[in-house]
Amino acid sequence: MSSSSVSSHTLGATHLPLRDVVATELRRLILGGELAPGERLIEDRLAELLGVSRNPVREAMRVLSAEGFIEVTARRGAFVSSMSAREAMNLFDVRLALEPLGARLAALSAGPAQVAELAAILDRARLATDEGNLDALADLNTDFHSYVFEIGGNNYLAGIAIPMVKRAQWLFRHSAAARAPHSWTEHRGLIEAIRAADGEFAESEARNHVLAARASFLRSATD
Amino acid sequence: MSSSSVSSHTLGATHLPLRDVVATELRRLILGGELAPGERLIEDRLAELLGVSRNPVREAMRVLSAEGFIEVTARRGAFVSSMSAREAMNLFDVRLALEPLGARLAALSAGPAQVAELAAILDRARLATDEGNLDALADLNTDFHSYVFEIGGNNYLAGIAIPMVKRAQWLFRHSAAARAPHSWTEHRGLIEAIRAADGEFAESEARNHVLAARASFLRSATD
DNA sequence: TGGTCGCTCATTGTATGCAGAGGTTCTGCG
DNA sequence: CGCAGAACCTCTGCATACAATGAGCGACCA
Repeated sequence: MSSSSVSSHTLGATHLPLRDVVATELRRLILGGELAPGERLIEDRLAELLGVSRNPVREAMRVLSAEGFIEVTARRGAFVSSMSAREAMNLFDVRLALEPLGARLAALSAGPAQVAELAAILDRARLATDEGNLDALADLNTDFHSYVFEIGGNNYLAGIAIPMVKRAQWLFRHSAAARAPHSWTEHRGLIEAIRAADGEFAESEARNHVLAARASFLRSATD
Repeated sequence: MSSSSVSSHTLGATHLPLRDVVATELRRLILGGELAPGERLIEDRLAELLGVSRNPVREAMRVLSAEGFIEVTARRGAFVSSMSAREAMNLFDVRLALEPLGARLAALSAGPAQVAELAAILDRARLATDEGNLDALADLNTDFHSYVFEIGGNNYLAGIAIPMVKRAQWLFRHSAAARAPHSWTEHRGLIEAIRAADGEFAESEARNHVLAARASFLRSATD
């Protein structure tokens, strides 16, 4: 590649390793729907698209694969994961196990600053809801749940759960319009539980939230 | 590299992608203690050690990093993860959330063949216990738990939980001698619950098993 | 003597090149 | 008209080469 000009102006200029930039960008493209489920990912194309060589792209693909965003078959290429109804239910089962745990841990270790940050995310989400900005809403939903896991202080859990939340965002986009108001009411309940440092309550709020999201998904899936 | 003889006879000969072979081998080296926690991983050295180029090593390292076996800091290298007591507790918290779920799913979908396979693993483990073969015992323990997750049929869960189980194996090695008999009694209970297709019972057996393992870990950690 | 600057080397980051697997298409034969 | 097979062509897998950063060390100056 005539890299000197191109790469330095696109991605290579930053000091983050290109693999990380590429991974972030690929996640964005997948979550935003610009890369559709089932679509094949060709290393050359992605490399050219992003202005880098195939190597960072390949490394990013290993990460995305481990996170479940893409599926790689040896010598046959990589494809954007498509979530069947069954796989969506699988995801909800895991969320039902992990979100209550995350909520409980967050309730036990959150300080006022963390609670305020959660409330701030909720405010922004309300704004986005009013504006009908579904993309921002999906991102904020992801931010909220990710932040709950971060607050909890269990890094191992956060490492697993944050990609899970991002993966769930893909589903959220499809039922966000109908669910947004309920969803954020539930979030407020969770914040209160965390503010009160009530682990049991936070756990059950998170559980109910996921159950509601699953019910909503089932409804929209059968529509 | 004087690869011609070495690589073709060691790793390159197989039809599995080298990145997978390397990842498997690195996991084995870490779990077996040949790569100690905190030890730095230098791409060149590993590549030479395994008779491959740096590229498959780098890709394998991204996977291991996502699985939590190593920690990578940009431009500063990769290190074998060390599990502090705190991190071990984090891991147990996640196991407490996921193992009961996996056990319940396994109970709901296991057939006679799967139950027999679990029993067979348990038999081999009893043998290994009698022989005092702790390495084999650790592997069998990992196999048992991994297989439970596989039986459950939730691929997303299995993808998360199996690396988790492998990571827990690292801990198991340190308290295996003391715990082995209890552990396998508990496993038998879990098999019975799965055979009986009793989800609730399987869930509580798995939960008790993890609680016992955690208690054992705490005891050995304070000794 | 202690600290800081700069050099050097070890190592990571990125690009490019080449070989082989897999898919596809076109052709020839039944 | 359909199918088998062979040539082609695209893409992945792996290796090598080059660039650039960071760590360690020594010299020089205060």
